Amino acid sequence: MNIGEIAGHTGLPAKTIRYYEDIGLIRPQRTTNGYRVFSQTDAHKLTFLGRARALGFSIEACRKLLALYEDKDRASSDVKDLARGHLQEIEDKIRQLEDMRATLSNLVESCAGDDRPDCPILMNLAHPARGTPERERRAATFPALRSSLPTASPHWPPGTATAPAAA
Amino acid sequence: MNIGEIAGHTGLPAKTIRYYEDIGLIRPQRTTNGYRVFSQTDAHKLTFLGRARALGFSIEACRKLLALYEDKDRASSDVKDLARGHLQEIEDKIRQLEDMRATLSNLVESCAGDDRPDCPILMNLAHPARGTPERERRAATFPALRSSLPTASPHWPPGTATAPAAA
DNA sequence: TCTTGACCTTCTAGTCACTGGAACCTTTAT
DNA sequence: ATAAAGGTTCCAGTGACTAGAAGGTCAAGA
Repeated sequence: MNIGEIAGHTGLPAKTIRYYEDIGLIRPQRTTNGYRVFSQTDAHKLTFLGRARALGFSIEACRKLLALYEDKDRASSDVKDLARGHLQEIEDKIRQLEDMRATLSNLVESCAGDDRPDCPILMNLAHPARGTPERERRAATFPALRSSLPTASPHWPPGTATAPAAA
Repeated sequence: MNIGEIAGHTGLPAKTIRYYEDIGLIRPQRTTNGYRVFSQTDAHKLTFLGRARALGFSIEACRKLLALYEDKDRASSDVKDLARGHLQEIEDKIRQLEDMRATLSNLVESCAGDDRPDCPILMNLAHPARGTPERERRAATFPALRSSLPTASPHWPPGTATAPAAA
């Protein structure tokens, strides 16, 4: 199978598949003209990767998962631990987003949205816990925790980004 | 105020504040020795930015918000529209994460987690909608939508990344 | 006066997981 | 012969910072 055909089967863009080879997740053969040839095994691995990525696993987690998948002597507890850790990150992330939603939806509701300049949203941004009616103030939390979920920005809040690999 | 002092007051790292100047969000004065000097107004803007970022607004949204904040002739509807759009993105993102959580927690529960190799998690990754008991299969959805939430990975699913600025 | 240390400055390069595009080569169909 | 549709590599860019190097400045203490 050529890259285009495999891309069709797995739903992954050809560019992504080349990238996965680049970082060593797969090792397709080559024909004499330099084209990649994908075996059934490669196809399975790519499906596996697409699915794991869709569940939010990072590339590094996918690499471990793939190693476990190929290791017929694995312990299922190793897989479960990885998945549980990831589940925890997803749950943290959901909680953080729900906090944002609570605050933001209160603010949106309290804004007239007309052509006058008075705006509780801007008030609140300028002076958290002021410029907003008491009942809404309670919900205006300030999220700070962050997870290392691959789908999360590595950059909020500042000061918590994941460190680059040792130089 | 020097950058260190302002960093202490706003909770933003000095590096981040320099970065915000770099991209034109603030314009502190300079003393003769080249040090930045921050006014009360700068301090307010930085607080505003920190708060807006904590609510998940992207830097570009923050830029618009800040312009609105400074425009005493703004219409509150402009602010509300921005906030509502962002709220929608947060809600989409939450839904997506909840789908992941549902699938993943089913998988985690169905795995024995012992030292044997049999693992429904790996089974499911290899063959979505197989290798998992019927009742769990129903919950194993395959998330595909993505939002442009700044806290979201720009890279899932492949094929949907935000395009770079026109070259 | 000298030194120490805590600040401040700019600059480069790294993070994640791709994506766009250029320049070029190969295969297949017309 | 040619054109279209595939394939190849390589480079640069995305967001929002962050790490670290190399150096300048300032106040305090010996």
